Amino acid sequence: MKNQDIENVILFQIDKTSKISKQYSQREFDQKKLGITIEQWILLKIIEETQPISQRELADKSLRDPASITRTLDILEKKQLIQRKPIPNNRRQYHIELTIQGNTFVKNNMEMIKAHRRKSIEGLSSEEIESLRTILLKIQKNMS
Amino acid sequence: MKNQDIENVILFQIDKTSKISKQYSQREFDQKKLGITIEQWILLKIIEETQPISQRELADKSLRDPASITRTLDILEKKQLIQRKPIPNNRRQYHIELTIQGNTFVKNNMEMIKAHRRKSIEGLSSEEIESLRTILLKIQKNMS
DNA sequence: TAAAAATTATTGATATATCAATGGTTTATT
DNA sequence: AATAAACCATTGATATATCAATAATTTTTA
Repeated sequence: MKNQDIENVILFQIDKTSKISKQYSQREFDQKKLGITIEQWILLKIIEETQPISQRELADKSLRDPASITRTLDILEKKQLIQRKPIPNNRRQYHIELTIQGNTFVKNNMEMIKAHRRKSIEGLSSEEIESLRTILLKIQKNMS
Repeated sequence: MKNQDIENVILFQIDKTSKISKQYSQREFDQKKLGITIEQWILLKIIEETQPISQRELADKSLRDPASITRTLDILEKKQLIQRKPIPNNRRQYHIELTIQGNTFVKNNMEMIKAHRRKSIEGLSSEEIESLRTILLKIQKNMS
């Protein structure tokens, strides 16, 4: 394998790691019949942490396009996990909130998610994890 | 921000880094009017490194679904950057190869890509890069 | 205050991600 | 050799990614 082959590119390895991890979690979601995707879960989690939140903020925090957020929220709304609440004196935005079922759903599955997080860093020292965090932030700055 | 907030999750930061970097490169592609996406570029690069290659191998190396490969190759074929060549005594697979234009295209843009790679690791020591590589591999193993 | 500029969510169009199903083909088993 | 099993590429269906355009609204500027 040559030096400049794509497998040796650090950005490729970063993407690969992300893909593998998402596939792992999605498989677990499917096995447990959660009926949602990873991207949907991430939105639910952000909403839970920040509610009420606007779609624009959701887009920023999840690094996704507002158009994409609109469509995913439509799905989550149909599943009755979130709701768009009108804001008084503001007819341009909505307050996005979890429904009662949405809150329960997040609570019920949080332990599994935490297990995934723990599993991802198994065998890593806290120094390695902190180093990883620092390096990733530097790369993010470089590419911003 | 709470400890278990999603911004503190290392997998979230990995994904964020990947997204930011891809967006950076795509912006450059668009500015330079390359007329292709990052995913298309990655396929072209893998083909260049390995040609001839089958679609199954392409899927494995790029960590993408064979169905997705089929569709992207259709696009690249229309752009006359790749070709599917029949394999003698094998009517199940194709040899995927770059066309002459495809080879030229990759060569012409390789310098820009290398610049992106350099930019991504600006300010990082070689120890940090090697450490990053090692840690990512460990996470990949954990989640496989 | 009126006009201009910026913001927010939505929709359309195209590309990608994934699973399931299909059809054709090759390899393994008996 | 015939059957079964495995494999490969493709297509359909649904979800996501992104840009561009739009409509409605809010904020800024003149």
